[in-house]
Amino acid sequence: MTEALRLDRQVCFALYSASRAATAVYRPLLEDLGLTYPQYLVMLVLWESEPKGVKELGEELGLDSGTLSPLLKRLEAMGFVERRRSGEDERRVAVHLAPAGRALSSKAGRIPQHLADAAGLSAEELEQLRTTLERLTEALHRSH
Amino acid sequence: MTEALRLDRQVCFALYSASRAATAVYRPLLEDLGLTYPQYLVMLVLWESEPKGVKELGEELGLDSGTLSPLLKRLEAMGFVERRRSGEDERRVAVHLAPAGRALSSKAGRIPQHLADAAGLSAEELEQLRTTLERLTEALHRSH
DNA sequence: GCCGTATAAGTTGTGCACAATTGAATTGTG
DNA sequence: CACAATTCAATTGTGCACAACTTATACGGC
Repeated sequence: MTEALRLDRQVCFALYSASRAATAVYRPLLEDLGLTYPQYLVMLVLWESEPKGVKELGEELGLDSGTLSPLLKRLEAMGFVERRRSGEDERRVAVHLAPAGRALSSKAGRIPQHLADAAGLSAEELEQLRTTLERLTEALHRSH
Repeated sequence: MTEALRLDRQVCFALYSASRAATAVYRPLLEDLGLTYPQYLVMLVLWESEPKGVKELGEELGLDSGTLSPLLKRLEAMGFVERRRSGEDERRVAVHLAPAGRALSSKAGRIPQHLADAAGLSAEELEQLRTTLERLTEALHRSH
């Protein structure tokens, strides 16, 4: 077969594998909080600043309402967020932190360090990896 | 909030975003072949060497039978592979390339180059990214 | 003020991921 | 040989991703 198609040479597969391996490391930690990884991402955004509309959440995470609407419904059912129709624009839904959701933030503090420890890379390598990935993501988005 | 939790600093999110951006670039190309990205990965493995058992496919891709069984059933329904119960060990299912699946390989040849072009990184940077990601994946798997 | 267009969120349907379980076939050990 | 433990694939159930569509609200031009 064509050399280009060899699986072990593909950056794409390396990304896919690394991403799944990283969420697999997070999974048991997040299970303690009662969150999945995408739910955790939403909470991260809200811990930085809230309330946020579904659209703004989607822009920051690269997810659409098809993914976010049911996810937010689950977060609300678990008591971590509240969704309120905006008064001034009835189309918008503002996602607020509920008290239990706010409280979760302190329990989550140690999670990123855990990945850094498990990564087997130096802090500089991790930092360089992150910036390279961000440049890559940017370029891939621009390409279509 | 804790600085460590800032979304924009997290390698994990960078991985997750980059992986989804990469498959998004592949998606329209693979659509021409009638494949999804995970289906394409299975075909890549089979183009290298076939037949393969479900278990071997799973080990190479890091997927379990819960993911692969229905995926292979769809590949078979599309005429790209054939699944045959092994005679000598009735538990095993050998996945063979069907003629249409073999033929697909030539149409797939240009796909990896397309990602490389869209990546906005030099060949050396891509190569270094790939090896860093592989080391990372290895370390993450070892960590639990 | 009306109406076409745009926008926000939700819904539906398909296909992964992954945990947990099941069922059938094989292997190891007494 | 018997039978417990193991292995392999499939199944079930949950939760993303993402495309396509729907519904409701807002806005802009006339």
